[in-house]
Amino acid sequence: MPRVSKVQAAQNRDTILDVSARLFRERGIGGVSVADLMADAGLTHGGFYGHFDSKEALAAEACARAFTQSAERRQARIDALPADADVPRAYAAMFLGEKNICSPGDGCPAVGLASDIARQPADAPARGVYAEGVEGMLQDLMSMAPAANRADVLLRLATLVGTVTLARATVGQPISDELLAAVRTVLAAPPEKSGWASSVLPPSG
Amino acid sequence: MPRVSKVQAAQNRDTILDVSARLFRERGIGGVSVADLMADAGLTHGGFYGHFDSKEALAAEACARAFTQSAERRQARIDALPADADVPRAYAAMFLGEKNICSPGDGCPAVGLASDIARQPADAPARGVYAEGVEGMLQDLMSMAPAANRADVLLRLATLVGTVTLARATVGQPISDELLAAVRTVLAAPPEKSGWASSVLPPSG
DNA sequence: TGTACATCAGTGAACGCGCGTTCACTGATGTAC
DNA sequence: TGTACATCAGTGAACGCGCGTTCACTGATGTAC
Repeated sequence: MPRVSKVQAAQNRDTILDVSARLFRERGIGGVSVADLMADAGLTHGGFYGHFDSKEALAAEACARAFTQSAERRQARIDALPADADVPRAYAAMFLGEKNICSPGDGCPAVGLASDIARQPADAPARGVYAEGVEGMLQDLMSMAPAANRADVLLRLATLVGTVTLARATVGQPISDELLAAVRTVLAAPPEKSGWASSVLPPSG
Repeated sequence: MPRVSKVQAAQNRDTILDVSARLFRERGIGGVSVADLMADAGLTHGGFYGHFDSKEALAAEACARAFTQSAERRQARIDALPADADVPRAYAAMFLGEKNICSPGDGCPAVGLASDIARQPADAPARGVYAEGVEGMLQDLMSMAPAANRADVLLRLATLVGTVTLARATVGQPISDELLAAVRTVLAAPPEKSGWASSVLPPSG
């Protein structure tokens, strides 16, 4: 079993990053042990330090991975929209959708990692990675509506992040759905205007 | 040293709650040990279970305490505003102020506890406490502007929470101040309109 | 009011456990001939 | 192409440590007389 090929070893490292990017968003960095994530990657804990210097170093790389994957997924979904779609509103509908609320591991890393990053030491490498990730989201949002100014897009991003943050923390309570409905009305595409959005939104949306 | 008076014991319990409400917001529930918070309260860890059934039970009570203290402080600050102040905008200025960004332990519990609550087990008692706290904030915000409808206030609350969440996670990076400035422009009182707001806002505001 | 004693808030050692990290070992990989 | 061997990715036991929680103990509190 030991001494895997170089290709396989690189794939294993990649899998550890994918697993970490998901589990850190789900449970927080402190909520996942090295043994946990190695087991999820199909490995044992001892091999971890052959791939990463420390859990902290992994956290920074996993943060970058989460933003990269999230951006790729966002772009793929936007590419799949009809040509006449209102892209910023369709994106908001996706962001406020049930999947992003109920599956933080696959959801927006700016939301899922925010508190972990805010509580990192001032010199933690993950901090810069997170800020770059948010800046990247902002650039993407601005490219969706070239006429919008940066301040408006910052405001929109903050609203989306705050809504999902609160909706997750109150999930199962009436105020969670109420909040989502209120923000969808303002920022998201109405279902009848976008077939894609209505397929993502829950019926009660 | 042991066998303190009943009054002192009640004060000790109260201190443990105050300390926990602060430290849980600062470092997260998992980031504070029972020994840590007892030491901060001037006690040793062994006495903890004379006051609380478990750390989980404390978390629920400390969450309630955080929201209560935050609401009292909010009310006191609003009472101190001039009679002709635009209360919702002055409140937003306070919420987006340097203190709430840089001192999470004294800051909004809806922001500081959101991820810890979202990651609690589904049946954790702190969940309901948190949702009630957010509902209480919402009621307060609505009473500031009786004409506003609930959906608008939900949107405003989400924007404030998202802004502080992102500003804390990117603190020290340009995007943090940029985001705060953008949202202040839309939601907060301009400094020249409210002397109180300008005293809270940092000069670069 | 004063005395004797039961109560119990707080102490600190100890419990089992899981953490991040290290390391001797294994055996397939990959290379030198 | 085939063989011999050095490399090194992954294993699993072990490290010191701090966690949440328990408990025998202490001695001031608070009460009964």
